[in-house]
Amino acid sequence: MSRMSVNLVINSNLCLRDPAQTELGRKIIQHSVLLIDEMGIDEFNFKKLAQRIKSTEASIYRYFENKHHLFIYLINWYWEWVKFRIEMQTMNVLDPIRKMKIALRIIADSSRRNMETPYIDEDVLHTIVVREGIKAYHSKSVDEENKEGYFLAYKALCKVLADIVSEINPHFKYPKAFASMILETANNNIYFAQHLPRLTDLRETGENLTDKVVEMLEHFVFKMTKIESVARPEAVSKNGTTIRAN
Amino acid sequence: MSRMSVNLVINSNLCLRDPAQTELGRKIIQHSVLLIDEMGIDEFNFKKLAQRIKSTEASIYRYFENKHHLFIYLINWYWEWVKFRIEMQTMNVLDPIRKMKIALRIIADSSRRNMETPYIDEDVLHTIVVREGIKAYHSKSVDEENKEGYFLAYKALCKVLADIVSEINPHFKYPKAFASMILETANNNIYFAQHLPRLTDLRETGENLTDKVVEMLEHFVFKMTKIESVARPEAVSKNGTTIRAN
DNA sequence: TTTATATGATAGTTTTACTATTATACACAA
DNA sequence: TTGTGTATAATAGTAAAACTATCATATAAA
Repeated sequence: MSRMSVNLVINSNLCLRDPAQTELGRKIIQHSVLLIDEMGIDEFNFKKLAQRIKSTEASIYRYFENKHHLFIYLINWYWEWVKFRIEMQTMNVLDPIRKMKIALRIIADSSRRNMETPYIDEDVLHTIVVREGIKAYHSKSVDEENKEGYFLAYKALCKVLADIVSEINPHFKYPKAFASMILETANNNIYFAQHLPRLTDLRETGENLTDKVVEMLEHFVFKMTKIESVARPEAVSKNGTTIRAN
Repeated sequence: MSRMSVNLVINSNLCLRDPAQTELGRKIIQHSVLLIDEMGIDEFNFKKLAQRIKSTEASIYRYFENKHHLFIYLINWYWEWVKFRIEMQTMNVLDPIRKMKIALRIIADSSRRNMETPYIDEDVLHTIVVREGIKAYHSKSVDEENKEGYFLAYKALCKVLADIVSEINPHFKYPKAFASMILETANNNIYFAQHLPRLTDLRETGENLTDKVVEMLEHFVFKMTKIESVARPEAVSKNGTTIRAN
């Protein structure tokens, strides 16, 4: 089995120099993921990163203006990766319900399968996104950062999901809001199950948490778009709307 | 018309001294809300706050250990306030659907009505919660902070909502996840409409954004719990589940 | 060989996030 | 009235964070 290596293209405004192109750049990405996972983005800084990779603060500043940019870079990379996987795995799938199920599993699950970027531990990055990813686009400076295109990956992924929603039910009124809600809900419920269990019904015990999250998301999506998860063909019309009395 | 002044009780672990009890304390709360709104929580610090209220950093440190605690205090205050209003306004309401509609409006809307805490501008605080409230409980240190009871208000509010969901449909499988989802979705869509419009279908133009958010949330809730927003009595059974063909 | 580029080593500045000390003002109690 | 306690102000200081600047060195490309 050959190992495919994919290089995701990240908004070049986010870095001063492309980290994927150099040894030091890749080390910065690799170890910032590990360090941020260990200590959280608030405690993390370039001095600690420099020590870890045996380089200097000044060298890291040649790649990223500041830690916030590095952080957004990583979050962007994550969403690009999710979008890439969804697009790859749904490429030849016609049934929008099947597509949605594939997408939901990818959104809730970070376990590496078909692709490999050798210097990024996608599972660890997923942990960071679940815990702190939200911070990337919740700040006073959203508007300027949005103008720079810092959130394109997330917005593009949201569109991919929203389009599937509309395919399932073309009459559904809020495909984009629903798509962003699903993305947030997936991460939130993983986080809540692990840290704030009163905010969710899912528990970390026993079987895989990912499976439970996917099950719940499917339930939400198919109930909302009026299609039962376990479809009863005679009660569901072709375009996915439920046939009801009267 | 008499003016009622309510003093919400906030977890005393969050402050070193109760700010509601003193002139300086109230000034700290009042102006931290205004300053955080102006510059965002990242730019905000005790030095700037001290300058604004013509006091000193050291004096502010006698009330709050650090700005993170002050921030969580404010967020807690906000959720206590929302919970208080929901409980007041649904106190004598029996119909869970009516209760839910009242709760949703309160969740999406910050305009002051029945109560007044003279030193807190609830509308400005709402802006902060919409933009950055999420940061209060997304960090590496959630577990310790949760142990200290820093998130009790949010969790209690979530329970209030989840209970209404269960009243509407006792068979609904995920009342808590759904409640937290609604809370997050309300704030997110206000924020998205204002800053990241591709993540929502709602627009800030024309009529009140709050109305649109409430309409959408009602749509989500009643579709999910199988009750139409504009109820057709003959198609809806007493416990709120939709009667369907077969 | 020259030149450009990347990194490292070192040192420095400014701002943030605190801590400590002393002074003052005011409330209340004896 | 004096004394005591408490809150705040004024001032000063420290440690770390968040950068910036300079120069030396290694390596690769022209």
